[in-house]
Amino acid sequence: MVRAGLTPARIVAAAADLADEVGFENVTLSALARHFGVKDASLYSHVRNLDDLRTRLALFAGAELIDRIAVAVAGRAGKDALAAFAGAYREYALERPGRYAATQIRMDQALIAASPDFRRTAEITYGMLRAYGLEEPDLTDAVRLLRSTFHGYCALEATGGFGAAREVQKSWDKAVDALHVTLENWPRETSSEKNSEEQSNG
Amino acid sequence: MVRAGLTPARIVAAAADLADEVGFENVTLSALARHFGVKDASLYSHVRNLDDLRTRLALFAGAELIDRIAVAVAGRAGKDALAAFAGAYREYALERPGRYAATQIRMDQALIAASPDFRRTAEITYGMLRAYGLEEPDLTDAVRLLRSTFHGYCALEATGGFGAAREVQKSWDKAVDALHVTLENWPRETSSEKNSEEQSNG
DNA sequence: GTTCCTTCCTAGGGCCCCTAGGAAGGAACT
DNA sequence: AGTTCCTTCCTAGGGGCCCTAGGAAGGAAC
Repeated sequence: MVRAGLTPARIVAAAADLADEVGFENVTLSALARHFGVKDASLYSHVRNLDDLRTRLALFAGAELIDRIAVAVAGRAGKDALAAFAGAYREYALERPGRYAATQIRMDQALIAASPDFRRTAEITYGMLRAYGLEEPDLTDAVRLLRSTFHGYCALEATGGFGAAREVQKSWDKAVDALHVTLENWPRETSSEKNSEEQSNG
Repeated sequence: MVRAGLTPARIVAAAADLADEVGFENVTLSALARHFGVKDASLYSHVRNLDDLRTRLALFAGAELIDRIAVAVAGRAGKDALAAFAGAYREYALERPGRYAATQIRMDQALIAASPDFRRTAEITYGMLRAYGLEEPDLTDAVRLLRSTFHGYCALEATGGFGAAREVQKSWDKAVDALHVTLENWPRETSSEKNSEEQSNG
């Protein structure tokens, strides 16, 4: 019996490629087993179950995404950094749709807190906003707005939600422009509105 | 043999409730058949297949959502209308998560073009923006930005994406404020940037 | 060469989607 | 009332997927 040489890492990598091909929700242990020339049951020595695989894939893709973003924003500030962040984000979502979808699953909060990649993501995001001079809780609100807009745009684009003839790239550029303007004219929290519980990541 | 009295409408309604309970992607023909005390195969007289059911559910939920929004924005304009639109949108997503998820599936473009509900949605959305005095292609860009932000926020909230202690409601209110400011200070298209192909829905 | 852990296997159960073909309900017509 | 015919629901069955239990073969350490 010749061994397939499976490892969790190889399985996750294959799952990532498969996800980009057929969509995240269609990634199946059966399909991966076929890909490796192995029976379904064999995968369970390396991965607990489908949910475990998905979580690993999410962490893998999340790390890839923040790596790209980190490279893009390095050495930039203000609007430049914002545009670079946005561009890297959307490019990843477009190039690697299955991986991107993986990054959006619900995940155990403890697992998120423990992940250095999530910490890095928060640091880079908050760092990028430093130029706009916001303070908590506005900072968290701004991060949430950025994440929402970026993710929403990519999600709608991915499902074919933009029907109009207007080029999607141009609308994106304009959205990034608009977000920059928004951050510069941020409607700041008056001290009376402030919330006692603040801070941390978005 | 006593008849169950199935109709496509009853099945879709049950599917909608089930979706809110167990999540859109976990809505299953088997589960619906059990709910009606009927065999799986019986449903296929009323619904072509699972994909067909999902499409019907999407149309059903989309109509519900735009109804709510229409009521909310009626008689309002400007920031008032924006806030009402946003509130109705998010409330639907929170109250009816399965139905809301259904509205986000990829759908046949021809089906969308033929649907009066989609037309209505476009009319109400563009109508709401009238107060900001934008023209194409800025109008389409603005609609896309709004949709992205609203959807992205609801999607992130639904998957537990907001980890910080900051209240999600307050961040939402602030996001709506920020969008209002953005629309008022929209970075308008110079005529040289304009795109020949414009218009229609977002 | 033996021991022992790991990797992969066979076997099998459960849930799901879907099709083919048949029987019963029930409306419309004679 | 009886017949006709469409619709609704059924049984039977195939295929795909997830997952578990238990066993056999690879291969490293002794």
